[in-house]
Amino acid sequence: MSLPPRRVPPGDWQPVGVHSLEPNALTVVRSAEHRSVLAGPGAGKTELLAQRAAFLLQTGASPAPQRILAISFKRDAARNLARRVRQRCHPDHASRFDSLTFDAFAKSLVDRFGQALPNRWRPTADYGILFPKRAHWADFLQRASLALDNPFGQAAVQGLSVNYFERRHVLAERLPEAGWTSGNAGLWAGQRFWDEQLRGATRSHLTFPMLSRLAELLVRVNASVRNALALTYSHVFMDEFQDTTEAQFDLVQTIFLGMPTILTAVGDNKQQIMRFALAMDDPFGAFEQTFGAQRIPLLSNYRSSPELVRIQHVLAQALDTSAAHPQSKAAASISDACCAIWDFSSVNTEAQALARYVASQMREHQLQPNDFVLLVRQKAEDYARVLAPAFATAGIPLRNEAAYVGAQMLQELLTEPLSELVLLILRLACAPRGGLTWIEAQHALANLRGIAPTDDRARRVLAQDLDAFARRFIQQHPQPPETEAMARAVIQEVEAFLGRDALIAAHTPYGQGGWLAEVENSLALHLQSSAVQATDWAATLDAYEGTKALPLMTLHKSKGLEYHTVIFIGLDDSAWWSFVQDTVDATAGFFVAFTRAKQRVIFTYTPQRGARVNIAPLYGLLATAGVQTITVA
DNA sequence: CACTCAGTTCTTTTT
DNA sequence: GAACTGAGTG
Repeated sequence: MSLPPRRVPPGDWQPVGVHSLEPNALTVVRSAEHRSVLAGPGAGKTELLAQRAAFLLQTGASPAPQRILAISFKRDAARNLARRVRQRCHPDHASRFDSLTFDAFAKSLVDRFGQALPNRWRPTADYGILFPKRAHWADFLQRASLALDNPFGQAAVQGLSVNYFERRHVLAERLPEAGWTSGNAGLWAGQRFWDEQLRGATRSHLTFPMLSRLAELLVRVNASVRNALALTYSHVFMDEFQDTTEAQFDLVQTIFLGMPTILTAVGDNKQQIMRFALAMDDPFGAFEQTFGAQRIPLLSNYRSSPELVRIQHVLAQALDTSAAHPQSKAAASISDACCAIWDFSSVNTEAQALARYVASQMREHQLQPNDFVLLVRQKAEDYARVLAPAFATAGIPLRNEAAYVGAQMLQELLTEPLSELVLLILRLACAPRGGLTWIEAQHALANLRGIAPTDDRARRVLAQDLDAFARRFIQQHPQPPETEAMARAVIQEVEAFLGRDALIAAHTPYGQGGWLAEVENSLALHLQSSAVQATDWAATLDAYEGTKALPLMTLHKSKGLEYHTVIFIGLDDSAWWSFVQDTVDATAGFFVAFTRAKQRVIFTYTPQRGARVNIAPLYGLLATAGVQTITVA
């Protein structure tokens, strides 16, 4: 395999490792201006960003030692993008691509420069991360209202809304360098909260949104930090931009507004389902206005069949009347209706009929269980209890991605760095060398050991190490672990090889509290329970990853994923209780669920779970699109 | 102890 | 809309 090129003239540059890009995507890839990219479902926005990185690095538009900063919301999105750039670019280029989550970026600024903050805002160097629950806010407001130095009286502070205190009084605006002057109870309580979190204990305790605010203040008052960042990063990508919060956008503005750095924001306003997590109302509009960015829509859908795209557009228009009609670039592979509503008389007949249906579709179209997904809006466990036995009878293992293993949710455990590393090494132990596993394992280990991509000698030694360990491991453990103790021993052994210190150094949260132990515990539990259903290592690892099981998850967890067939269970008022309160958010959720499908979407309904009066508008949209309701006996 | 009632949670990311 | 919690009451 030859390495990707080091230098290409802009005119000769071609997309890497992909057949073609639509004209608008190519415009964005080559753009030298701020761009706001509206990319609907299946438009290939991760691929667009990976191609743009390749273009900028390979043509010298981002020349060494300048770098590209890619900011995502979720860890796995950040990792996926980094992986794609690694696959498409020379190692020298890929190493100048920083793919981080927003929170990691803000935290890195506070960690590096936080001690340069003004006194009243400076956290202790050993600050901890706070994940507040509702009770934390209620408790604080109660205490603050009773404080002797409360100048506004108990009633005024108690009158502040527990639900809105954080967004209105803690994070609402940029931090004033000299602190807030207590003009009213809200300002006073907000400042008091900050003071308590910064100085109320021997070390500070801060939330991630607070870190965003602190990072913004610190670049605002330190021109040298700001200049260093703006000079380091020639280009910045912002992924899933529809979920951006005010605090995050302010940070981006303070660093990059008026600087030569070129920004690219990519996302889909119709998929904004995180408003309750403080996302901005119209982040694209704000970005276009403040940065003078030009909006450009992507017009292709590489995921869904033409008929599904047609229905999607009906839903899209309900969310954004100006939404462009995307063109499907995926062929239909089924001949019957691609969308239907199935009415059942009870949850049991529903479960049995769906299990039989999935089994027959798997045979008819040569599909795997994980080509299907069962989506629910909430409380996945309640649905799993009824559905799992019926699917088991049909020979299809069901897997609730939101179920807990130990203290962790299954879906989260699988994206934990430790889980990924252990799995990679175990896969390597029972697979031939070469291939993607081998490349990824080498990369991960090189990262852990701090070996530069250019250090060929160290890389050869590492490859030999890895190979030797894998061979020895499979000799000593020809069978997967039967007991939890054995699973623990296996994990300890892999961890010893990786190097516990290196692991903690590369993933700092593992050094704090008992988190590493918690992850190890969940890992052991899940590895052991995966081994129970399997006869050999390969099957154990498949069970661990769930590659042979039918996933069941909430629609929120399905964001960014795709399946041949989506089965949405329970299109009724009780699951969609929030529809009346926030119709836009709920409709966006409905859109997200629908657009996960490549070929088919089935909605199910049973009066057992609730009426369908409040969500009649959703049924109305489907009816407008010509979707039929079928009563299943 | 059993009851009522009011309030809350449902959906979630992040080192 | 349903299921739960916690405070207060008989």
